[in-house]
Amino acid sequence: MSHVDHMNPIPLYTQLADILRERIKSGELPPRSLVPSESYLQQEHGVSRGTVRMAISILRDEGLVVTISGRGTFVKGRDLKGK
Amino acid sequence: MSHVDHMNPIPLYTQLADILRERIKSGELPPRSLVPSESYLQQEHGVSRGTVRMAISILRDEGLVVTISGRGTFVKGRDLKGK
DNA sequence: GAGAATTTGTACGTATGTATG
DNA sequence: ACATACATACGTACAAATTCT
Repeated sequence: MSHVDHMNPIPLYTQLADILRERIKSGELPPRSLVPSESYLQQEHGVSRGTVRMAISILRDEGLVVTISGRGTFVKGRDLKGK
Repeated sequence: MSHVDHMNPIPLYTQLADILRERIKSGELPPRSLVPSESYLQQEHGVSRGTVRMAISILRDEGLVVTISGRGTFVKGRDLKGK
């Protein structure tokens, strides 16, 4: 699953969170790396910004990423010691 | 329509794009001329910068203007040969 | 060349409204 | 009523490019 599927009954933000989580777990998005911007993900998946933000907030709640206002969202890793 | 109208149900960025397009078509903003800065338009119309940028991006998509980072947005004309 | 000011570029934070299931 | 999803529109902050002093 590399892109969200509008025909899939699973909520788009859930699908997108799953996709991003997989990219992190697989190492495609390594610790300390910058997660694609909301604007980029919005265009890449053809969803609204609100949907992208909901997906990212799920990962944030899971402690997988950290978001810095005006900078972006970064992948957290054990070598980041929770930071 | 010289200023955007917050009571008008038409989106502010659409209204502003319409106004600027008219200024270009009428010759008030001739080819090669500098379109007022985002900051100026923002104050002139009482809208946010993001709204101004959305309006200008419409004109850019229509090929009416060209934006140069750090310089400004310029009106395109036939004598500019698409540049 | 240095430094300030201007202007556009990027990115996130928040609020509200609309529509649908 | 609630969840999902999109659109509009405000704001903040900083970076990058250019221009001016």
